[in-house]
Amino acid sequence: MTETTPARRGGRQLPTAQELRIWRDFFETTAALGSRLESRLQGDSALSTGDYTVLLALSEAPEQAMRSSALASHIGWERSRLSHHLGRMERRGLIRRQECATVPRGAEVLLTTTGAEAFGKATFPHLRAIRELFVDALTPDQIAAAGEIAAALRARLDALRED
Amino acid sequence: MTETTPARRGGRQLPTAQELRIWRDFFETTAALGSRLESRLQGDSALSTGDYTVLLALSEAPEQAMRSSALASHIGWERSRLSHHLGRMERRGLIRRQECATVPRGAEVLLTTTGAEAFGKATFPHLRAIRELFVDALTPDQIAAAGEIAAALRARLDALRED
DNA sequence: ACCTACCGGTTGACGTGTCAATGATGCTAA
DNA sequence: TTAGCATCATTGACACGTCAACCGGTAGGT
Repeated sequence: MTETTPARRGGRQLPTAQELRIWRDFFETTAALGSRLESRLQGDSALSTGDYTVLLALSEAPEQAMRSSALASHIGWERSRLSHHLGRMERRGLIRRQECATVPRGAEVLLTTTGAEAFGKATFPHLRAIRELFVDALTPDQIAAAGEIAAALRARLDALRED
Repeated sequence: MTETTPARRGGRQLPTAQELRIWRDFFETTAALGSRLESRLQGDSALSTGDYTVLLALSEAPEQAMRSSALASHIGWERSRLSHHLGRMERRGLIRRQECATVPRGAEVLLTTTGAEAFGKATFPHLRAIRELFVDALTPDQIAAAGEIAAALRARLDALRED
């Protein structure tokens, strides 16, 4: 592990004003970008990014179906969150739930034709929005840098995981 | 306006698989970082980042007070959001609201001693967490790159503003 | 004076997220 | 066998955000 010690650079414990400013810019901008994409998706397709995430996973699953638990870990959600979200999606007819034949107490989540159709209509505009708001905003070097930054931050989060 | 045309690089409208992968990494990681900071703050001080934002603004205001509307635009929140949040903070004794003497229909938001104290206790651990999870995770070059990426994304968001 | 239009702020409805508690079911060890 | 115990999923309570409607007051135009 080539891990940077927390006490490097003279043992300062707090960020400098400059570092803090960059952090705030970075954080607020990525958050704003996320909500802009969210509202674009909402406007184009009446789906939330949560809906989209679920529908994407189901679309790619064999039989367009998945066990609830597998779905949760596939998209990295807590089961409780998924359960609430599936309830809302089921009310809107985007998915269906049924008892799982193989696993006791297991619930199978099925993509309905309504859901598949909604997902199909949403995909192209959503990808185009990602291109317009992210890819086209950055130079190729910056995109690569973004990838490296994400990897470094992720490594740090994993290293300091608090379970 | 030195604006990149959306149709550059051969007029592709959709991101490549590579670009999309980076986007997802980038987005999910920054989101995860945000929620980690949120839960650290919550654990250290029983404040949410929303609470912290409001308390920070009030702490820095003359008289530790601000008109609701000015506060909203200072921290970039919608007024409705602020109103709901102030209601919750008032219930917990972190702030007080009173009629504004100068502006008719204006509401003055005041920092209580409870609020000031909570903010004081929260600040150091919060800044330390930002350092641990963001600053220390990146090289100085990467921090600079993060700043440039944020600026570029922000410029794009502003250029395509949809009001 | 009156009608309208805006302005500052609040409210209600609803989607979303977390946490902790609850059912329901199978596995395992005394 | 039965007393735990883990697993799969749901539920309820609550915090947070957005949207649209609302309310009370001031300002302009006729």
